[in-house]
Amino acid sequence: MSVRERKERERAHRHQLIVSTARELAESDGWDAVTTRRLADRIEYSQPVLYSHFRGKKEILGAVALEGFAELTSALRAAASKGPAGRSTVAALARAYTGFATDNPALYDAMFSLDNGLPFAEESTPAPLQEAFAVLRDPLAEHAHPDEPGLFVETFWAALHGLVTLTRAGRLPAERLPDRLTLLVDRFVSH
Amino acid sequence: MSVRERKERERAHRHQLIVSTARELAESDGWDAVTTRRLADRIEYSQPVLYSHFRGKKEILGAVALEGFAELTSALRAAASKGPAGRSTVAALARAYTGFATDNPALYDAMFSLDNGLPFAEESTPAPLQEAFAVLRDPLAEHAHPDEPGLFVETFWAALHGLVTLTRAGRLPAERLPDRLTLLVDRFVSH
DNA sequence: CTCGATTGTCTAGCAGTGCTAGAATGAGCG
DNA sequence: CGCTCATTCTAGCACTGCTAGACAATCGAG
Repeated sequence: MSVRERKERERAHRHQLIVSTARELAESDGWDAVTTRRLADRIEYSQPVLYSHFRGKKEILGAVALEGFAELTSALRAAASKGPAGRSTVAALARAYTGFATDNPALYDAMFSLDNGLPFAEESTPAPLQEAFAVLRDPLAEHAHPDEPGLFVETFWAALHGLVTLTRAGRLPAERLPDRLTLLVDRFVSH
Repeated sequence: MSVRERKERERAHRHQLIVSTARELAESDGWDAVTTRRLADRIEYSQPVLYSHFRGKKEILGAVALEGFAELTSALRAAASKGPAGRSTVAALARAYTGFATDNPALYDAMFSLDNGLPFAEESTPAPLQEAFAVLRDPLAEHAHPDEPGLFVETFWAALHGLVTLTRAGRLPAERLPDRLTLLVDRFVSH
């Protein structure tokens, strides 16, 4: 039965090719440019092939987003592991988060701004998602009011997300983003 | 020349009808449902009429957004004028802001989440926009580091915006939004 | 009061979108 | 070799934003 295994392998490979191509296309030309036709063209198959791998465009978006959560997790982990939990680590986390967003704008959109169909804040939330949140939570928890670490992290995260989206949309001048980050960390970290 | 005046009046009336109808349609069925055909249908004209009033869909979005900024301004003003500048006023402002967003989700999207073509943070930014920001700024400024009130308000605003968008997208459970608001105000207002 | 010109509005159409039914193709097995 | 069946493609649907050109209504001049 080796032929079936080979087919499955090829199929998995093509699955990944679709996700990667969608991501590249989005990162270079924006998500509006990621149409089923263009995507099919790039992978050198016809549109219906996409639908044999994914229910529709939204599910492709979700697959790309999932990749993003894994990468965000490792980016945050790298920032958090540098030093002891404290002000500098929180600042490093904040910088890592916004850095990730500005380095991968389309990826960030797939994760947080567009409708990717992934369940959040539920028991069925995929592992990479919960992990990313945990990496942000743990170093921050000690600065929170003892019984509400979740609330604290959520609010801090929301502030970061707001800064990211408003900056990228041109609503806030980008030059002073580092200063806003410093201000935010100062407000959230002191006792 | 009364006939021309009448025509201009009718034209202005129809202009407003388009904006109002787009807003209603968006608020009831979401912005995706606001297509040129459906919109034309509702106002009982054909699509090309829309393009004699607006360059395209984006400009209609911008007109709706402008209405929103005026309304947000008066909502914030009402909240700020209730008491003396202080913690309670800041909290009231925050509640007014998120309340406005949850009461008018589609309107809020037109203002801050979708591409409405309006210039932000420039000299050409429309007055209603600058005004809305000013109403948020003034009661907050005294809690800021003396030389950076702008930075302070921008960061606070970004946090509010982040909470609003993540909550509405289902990324954060809505029940505890008031608690997150309290936490945020506490962090930004003390000394 | 009629006739040309100027508005204004509409019909019909373009190129693009996400998605799918059914035809054509190809590879594996007896 | 020929049959079967899964895979892939062609062609098409209903929709999108937007626009050219036909048409009708209104106006000012004679």
